[in-house]
Amino acid sequence: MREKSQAPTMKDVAREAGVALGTVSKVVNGLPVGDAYRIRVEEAIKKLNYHVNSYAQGLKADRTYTAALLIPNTYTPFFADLVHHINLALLRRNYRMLLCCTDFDLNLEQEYVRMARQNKVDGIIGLTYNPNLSIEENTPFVSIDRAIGPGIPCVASDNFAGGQLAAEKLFDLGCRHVAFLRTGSSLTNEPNKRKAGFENGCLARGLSYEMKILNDGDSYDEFERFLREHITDGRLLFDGIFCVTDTLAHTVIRMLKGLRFRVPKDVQVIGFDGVRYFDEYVCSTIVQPVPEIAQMCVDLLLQENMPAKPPLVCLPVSYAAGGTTREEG
Amino acid sequence: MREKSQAPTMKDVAREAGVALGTVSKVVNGLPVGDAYRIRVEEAIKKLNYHVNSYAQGLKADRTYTAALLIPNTYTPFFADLVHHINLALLRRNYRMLLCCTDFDLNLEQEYVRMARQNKVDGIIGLTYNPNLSIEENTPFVSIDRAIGPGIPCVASDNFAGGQLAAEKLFDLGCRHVAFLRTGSSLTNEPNKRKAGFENGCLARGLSYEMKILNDGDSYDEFERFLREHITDGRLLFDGIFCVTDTLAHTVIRMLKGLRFRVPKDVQVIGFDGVRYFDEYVCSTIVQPVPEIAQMCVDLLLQENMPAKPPLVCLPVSYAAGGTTREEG
DNA sequence: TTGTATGCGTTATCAT
DNA sequence: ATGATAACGCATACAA
Repeated sequence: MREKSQAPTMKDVAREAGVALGTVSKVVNGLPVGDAYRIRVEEAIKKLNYHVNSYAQGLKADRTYTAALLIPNTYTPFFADLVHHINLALLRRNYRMLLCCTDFDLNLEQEYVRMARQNKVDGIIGLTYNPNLSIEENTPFVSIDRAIGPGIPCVASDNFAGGQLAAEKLFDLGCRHVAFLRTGSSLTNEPNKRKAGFENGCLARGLSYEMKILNDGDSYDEFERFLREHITDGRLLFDGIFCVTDTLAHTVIRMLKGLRFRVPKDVQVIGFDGVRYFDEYVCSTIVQPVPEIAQMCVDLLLQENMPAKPPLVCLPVSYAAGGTTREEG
Repeated sequence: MREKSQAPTMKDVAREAGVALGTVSKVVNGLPVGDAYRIRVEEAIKKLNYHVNSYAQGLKADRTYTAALLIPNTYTPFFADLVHHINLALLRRNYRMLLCCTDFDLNLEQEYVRMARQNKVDGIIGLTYNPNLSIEENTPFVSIDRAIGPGIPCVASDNFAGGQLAAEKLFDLGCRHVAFLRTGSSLTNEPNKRKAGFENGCLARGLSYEMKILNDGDSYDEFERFLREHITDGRLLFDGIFCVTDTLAHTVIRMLKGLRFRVPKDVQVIGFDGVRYFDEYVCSTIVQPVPEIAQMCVDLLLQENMPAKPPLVCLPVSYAAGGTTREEG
């Protein structure tokens, strides 16, 4: 591979089998060929250990059977799950995956879009944060969690319903005064709807709530201050807390324990994402349907003649108890 | 990209700029060209939004600037870290990464090797389990954690030294009778040296130890039985346990708590890998140098004229306290 | 049914 | 320094 191409080509196979080039091509592509010829060709292929050069194929067909996945990293559990399931979904369609970790670098995101196009991938699936990401016409693109522009479908969990579900669960579990804590990108994206859904769910049940929303630069200490401000006579005013992500929930639970409150006895906590460590949920949580998101992204990307791609697809979330709420039994 | 190639080619650029094809190629590749021409070509490229077709490039150069990574999955933390750092290391050399998740499927591993070769990647980095994995000549391959064969370098942590380090730490932390617990592939691979290193470290210090090694099919319950067998008068005979991975350590710690032993007060536990959740180590552990492993794999893979590739490279591990040992202070 | 010839987009070797 | 042309490996329209 490194040196002057010593890999056998169709020409070599043809010579070995004593047939014409086109015949070999047909055998390789499963087109009808006389049995006698076919066998000789197949033997020659085995003997020479021939493999088609998919770059020549791609050059010819203008199709590469490769898709690029743009994602911040692979070690955040939610991202890792996405990578895995998108990889599997692509594999089911006989597609290969070019992985592009962006590390939340906006320029790198753009650079990868350029690279991906230059590398002639058949399409791109991206979970990106660059508000000005420029995607050229006729580059099939499916976005995760963020509406990017007209003609580019966005796939996400039903974040609004997830927020509602969190409110419903906390209410049903007996909470009467709850809090919503949020941090993360202030960019307009789907996960932001968790807040709206939660408010909606609280209002529908007459469940009183307060919110603490951090801005981009703020320290997590702000949350601890917020909690301290809501302690009266050693008691926390909240009996339930909904955190915008499991990661935040994890941090908040530590804070609560540091303040000598017991979870879930004194205060119940629900997170969002469905992060699992060692096969267990790290907290009670709203679970994102990652396998379904992955499958939907791939289907939308590779859909051949879909006249009108849906601009936004929201997939149903579910609730999972994870030890930070007081379920029966 | 889907339809009859409407992307501009060098020919289009040449026509637009009123120069010859070869001149455009030179501009694109940074070869010397008269300034007047260069500017006209650059403007034409901008205007047409031209991108080189790297498949045509690959066809010509027999080089694709793409490497394949074979790994069981992306959600196991150690693998996720590897994927991320290998991706970054490849990027630094301007290489793209084709990710291939094998799910521990031996046939799939072999299939991916074939696909990778067919896809004309410049090389493969693989963490594989197929003992008979067949890698064709002149396919650059670097293996992680397992010696595959002559001419194929293997990169791993210094697992032996890691085992020694675990013994040393337990001893220094006051342990006087310890246990080693192991499960996982019975395949000959580098991580198996953890056991030998640990024994060596214990013997060197006169630290008495016992071992419990599970076979491939055995249930984790065997470990619990082993622990129960070593309880006398309600006291555990071990004051230190070294687990072959952090995942196993996590399970064992749960067992110990279930048996009403306190970690680290009654018994200290050290794992292996350096798995972090929410930025914290899940237990005291021997940390694998993942960024260095990643960099080494890439360096070895892309090393141009390395006459003798080293058969085995072991990189230094380190110890990190993670709350399951009794450090000072 | 099988063989031949052309072109995909690029690079490199030539003349000019 | 620049322009024409062949070749990379494959698929396919067309001729045999």
